[in-house]
Amino acid sequence: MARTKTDMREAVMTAARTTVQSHGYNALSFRELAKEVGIKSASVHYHFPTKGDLGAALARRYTEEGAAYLAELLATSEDATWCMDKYTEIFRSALANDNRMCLCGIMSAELDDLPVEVRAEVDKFAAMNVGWLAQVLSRARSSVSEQDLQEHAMAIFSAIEGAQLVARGCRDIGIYDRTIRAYRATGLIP
Amino acid sequence: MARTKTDMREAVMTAARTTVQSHGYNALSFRELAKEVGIKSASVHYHFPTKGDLGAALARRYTEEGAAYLAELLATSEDATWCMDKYTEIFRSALANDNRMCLCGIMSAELDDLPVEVRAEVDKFAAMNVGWLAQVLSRARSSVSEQDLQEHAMAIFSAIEGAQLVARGCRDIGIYDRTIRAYRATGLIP
DNA sequence: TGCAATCTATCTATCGATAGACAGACAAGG
DNA sequence: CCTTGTCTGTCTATCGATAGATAGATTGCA
Repeated sequence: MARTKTDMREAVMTAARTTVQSHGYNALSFRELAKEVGIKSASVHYHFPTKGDLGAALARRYTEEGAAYLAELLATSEDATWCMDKYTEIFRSALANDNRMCLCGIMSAELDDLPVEVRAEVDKFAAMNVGWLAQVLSRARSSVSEQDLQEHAMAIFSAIEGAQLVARGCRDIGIYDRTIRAYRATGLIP
Repeated sequence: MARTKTDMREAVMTAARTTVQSHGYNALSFRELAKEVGIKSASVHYHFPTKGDLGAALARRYTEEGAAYLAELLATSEDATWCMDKYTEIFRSALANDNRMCLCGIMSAELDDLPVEVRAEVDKFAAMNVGWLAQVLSRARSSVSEQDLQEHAMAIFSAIEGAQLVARGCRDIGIYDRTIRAYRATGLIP
């Protein structure tokens, strides 16, 4: 066996993730995916019985990796502005990388076509991000209420997702950069 | 003939618009569409030869109607805050109406699968919105440069699209309301 | 009669999913 | 050392559904 089961699962997920970030969940095809990793579509079904299984695994992994990276940021610096810089950079790099989108952002747009198990993972991604942002904000604004903190965090998350969506739509990463700058200028982002 | 050619075109476009706002461009099917308006799919092709034609017509109409409504707002009141209230209300009503999205917002997420003629219309929608927002802003902030105005307008547009996307993903219109409130609190929205 | 609109019927392509065969790895028993 | 049986991963082949699109017949109003 050239590759272990785990290797194959990883290869499939990596290819799938790229496809979803570029074309969405609906564009994800077992046949195309199989071709990319060099096996047949039936074999993909062996690793991920249904498309919903694959989508949910994808989103779960995406959230886990994101959470790990964000935790690292929090542990590295106490500076809220630095953390936010790094955060906006994550979404920027998706655009810079072949005009891709946040996996869960693009999935949110396809919400009604998603199997329930995928939806659940999309929800968790949003909650994870908002939770992290609230932690960062609490360092910069210690006096506000917990509710205001949550709302502000949600506003930042939404604004950044929107900046990515619109910039992607215009195929112009400069729009993302200028929009983030405007968010900073108003104080939405510390 | 129960309906004129124009009537039929309108009926198809209305049904198509609802479908796209709920499920995206990819989910738009000539057969389903035909069933909804009571004709056969071949007849839909008579009115809109290709799917790209239909998509482009949809986006163009969407932009035209939006522009007309926004022009009316500008003519009705000089108050920037009132105009912005009405503006955010547009995006809110899409969510309130069966968790739908802005037609061009959801299409932006599907960008890579769109025929070029549809993309062009999506671009025009963004430009139209940013132009209007810049006009409103210029009433409230007369001293800033034209470039700052454009960037601020783009930031507002992006932030609102994002709020809609995220709230839709969470199936919770309350998230939209709280996020808009937070945008106001920071001064992003006048 | 002639044109406009819709129809029936069909094509090719692709989708997710499944059944069943097969090859190689590996452990157990002789 | 060799054989036997089991398990794993991939394969071929195919299913039913659906997609966009087209050709050509048909209907009905002016």
